[in-house]
Amino acid sequence: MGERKSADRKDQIAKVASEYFHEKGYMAVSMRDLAKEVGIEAASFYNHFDSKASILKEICFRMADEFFTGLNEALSEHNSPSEQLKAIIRKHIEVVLKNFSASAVFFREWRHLSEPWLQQFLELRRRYEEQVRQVLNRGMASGAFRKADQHVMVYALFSLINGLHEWPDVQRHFSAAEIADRIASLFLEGISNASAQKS
Amino acid sequence: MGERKSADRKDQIAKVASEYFHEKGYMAVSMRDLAKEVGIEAASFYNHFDSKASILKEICFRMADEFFTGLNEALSEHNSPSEQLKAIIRKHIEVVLKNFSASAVFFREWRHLSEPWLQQFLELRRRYEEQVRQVLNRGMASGAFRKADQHVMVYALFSLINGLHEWPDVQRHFSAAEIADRIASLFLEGISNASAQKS
DNA sequence: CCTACCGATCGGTAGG
DNA sequence: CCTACCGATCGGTAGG
Repeated sequence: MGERKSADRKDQIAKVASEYFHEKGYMAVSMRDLAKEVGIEAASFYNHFDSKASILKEICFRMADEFFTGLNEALSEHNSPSEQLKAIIRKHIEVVLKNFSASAVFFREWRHLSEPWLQQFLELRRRYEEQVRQVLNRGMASGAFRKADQHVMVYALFSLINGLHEWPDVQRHFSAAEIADRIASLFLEGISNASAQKS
Repeated sequence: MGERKSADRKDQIAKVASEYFHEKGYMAVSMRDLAKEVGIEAASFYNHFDSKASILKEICFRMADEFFTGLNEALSEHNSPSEQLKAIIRKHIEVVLKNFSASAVFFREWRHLSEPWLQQFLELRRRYEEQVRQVLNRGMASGAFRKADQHVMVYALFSLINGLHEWPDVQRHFSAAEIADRIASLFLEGISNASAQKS
């Protein structure tokens, strides 16, 4: 099957590109760099992708898909805001660690997306953010969460769960479940000792 | 004084470069882009900097200096681990917001530093990290902080305070003091309501 | 600080 | 999937 073979090659290119874009950054990687690693000539890429830009697009939108799948599962499998929040954190971190290079590219290199993909990408991020915000708002309304500025709350959460690829050796030291538990616990309860908390 | 004029021009270049590198990324900005904005020819840069790489070096190491100054002030002005921690967060966020573009370049573009600057930069980050880790360890030892994995604790903290430039419109919405207070409170106490905390 | 220029490399195309 | 090639642009230098 020619199509099957072609899809394999396309996946291989996407995988190699994820690793190179992660390591060196999108702009610092040339088609010839990728070609060498894949074992073909640079010109042959254009049988699989329209352009260098479309490789980046593929990586970013695949990851967006993964994140949304995780989010939807987290929301449908739980009801209370705090259970939903923990599940969101768990699913999100699983997706990050299972696709470490691609997710790093997703978080770091999306700025180099060409139009109209850039606008579409930003719209997806807004939608994801909005769904998480609603969980936090429901938690504040129900009294499960401390009342706080929702801006700070939601972006602090994103900083925590999107900053993982900057952690040195994160993949060697921890499983997804461990990190998720500890980050969820930190976000919910902080690092202060309860007995020492009221000064 | 020729030297005074030259230093002004050098600062102007560094400032313009910070903004461009922040907006487009180091690799996506050409010397000719910068030249146009500064109002000189590309070749004239080499009277002020040895290379494109040395502009990035200048930005990153200037920021490293700022962060260390803030850290040292925080440590010397306070004694208890939790007061030191709050001061570290406050100083760090002040530095980020006061040098928004340059700090974004510091956090995002350091990978493009050339040797030996890259190694030296990583060494500085290790030293900063180590000092923060010691504050957290002292706080755990004294009972001020909950006992937790120090890796998770320190990198979660860095994610929180280094992820600020990804927050949309952070500069428009908040003052440094507001953000610092809220992030410190979140990191120390979490978002759970104390009354709902023990399930 | 400018003009004039260098070799290298870029993303991409034509044609097979 | 390859060979052969394109125009554009890159960081940087020589010489004034």
